Amino acid sequence: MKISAQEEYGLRCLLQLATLKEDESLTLPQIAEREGISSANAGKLMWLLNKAGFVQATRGTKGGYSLAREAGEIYLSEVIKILEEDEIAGHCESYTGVLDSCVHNGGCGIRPVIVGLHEIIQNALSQITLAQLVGTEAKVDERFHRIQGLRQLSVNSQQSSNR
Amino acid sequence: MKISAQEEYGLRCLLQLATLKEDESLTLPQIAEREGISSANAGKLMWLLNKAGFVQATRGTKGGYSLAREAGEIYLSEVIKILEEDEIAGHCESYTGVLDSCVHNGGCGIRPVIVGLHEIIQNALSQITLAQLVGTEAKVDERFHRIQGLRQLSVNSQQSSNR
DNA sequence: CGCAATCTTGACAAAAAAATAATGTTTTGA
DNA sequence: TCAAAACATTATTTTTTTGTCAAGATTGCG
Repeated sequence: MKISAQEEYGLRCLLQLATLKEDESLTLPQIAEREGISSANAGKLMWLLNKAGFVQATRGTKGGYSLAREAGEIYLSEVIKILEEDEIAGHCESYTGVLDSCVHNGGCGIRPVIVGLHEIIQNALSQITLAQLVGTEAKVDERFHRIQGLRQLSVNSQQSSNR
Repeated sequence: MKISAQEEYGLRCLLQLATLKEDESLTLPQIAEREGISSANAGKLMWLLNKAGFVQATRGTKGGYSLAREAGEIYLSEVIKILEEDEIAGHCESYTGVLDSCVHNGGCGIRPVIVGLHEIIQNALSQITLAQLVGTEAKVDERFHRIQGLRQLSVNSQQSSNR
């Protein structure tokens, strides 16, 4: 279970824009340099993010990219949804092995886990905005752990309810 | 953020063994058929799981695979750790773009999110054993949601504590 | 013993993902 | 108006991930 290159870099590029002041913008070469990727690559990512409505692009000299909405209104859950290749919607449509559809029509012990995991992840990501990721790493880390904190406790306290 | 083919199929093959009675075992072709994958593929997966100590293999006629430990003692967190290609340990060593190391030495707003997400996932998976995935889908689903349930509540109740 | 069933293991091929390249369009300003 | 700077879009190449194959090794049985 891991994050894809597109998700990681896309998020990082967006985060660069989130650090800008009002009326500032960044060109592709600038974004590329700040994230250590090629500007062709940055171009493709920004194209995606533009299509999805997260950023505004202006062409021509003096052009560049800026956020289309306030950083505090952009939730990671939305961004990740755009950046992951294709919709996770149909888990049972991927991983069908050599067959056309999954062999487990009806009962499958894994599906609820996969689906549940996605719910957990989405839930966590839907509580974080871009704005909250701007700042020092320590600060961001502390913020994130507040989101996790209570869960750890509550989950542990009902651990032994299995057959 | 998604589960890889290796993780998915590996887990499913293990789950097949978990449904067996004492002293039963399955051969590669049998596992392959039940999961709708090729037996060559099943072979590689089982090889991994064998190396990691989750399954026992016996060769020769009447050979096959069975779990090396009780299904109730095998946690998904361990299994996933083995099945994901390489250790997630060093997130900063992957996704370095065109450079040798990540440009964000020192402060990076994304790292805590990635790391935190992994903690959340690991935590959820470390509460689920193979044994709990045997049964009807509805039952498994209900079990899994017990794990999620309390978290949802606790997280929502402290949502507005950001700058 | 010797054959057949079975796992083991490394090399190889196919598919998917990621990155780059190439070509086109828009804007600004001299 | 024209050239330069910048984004837009599609095609191609490269890399990574998956899956297959083939040659071995081990075991049981007639």
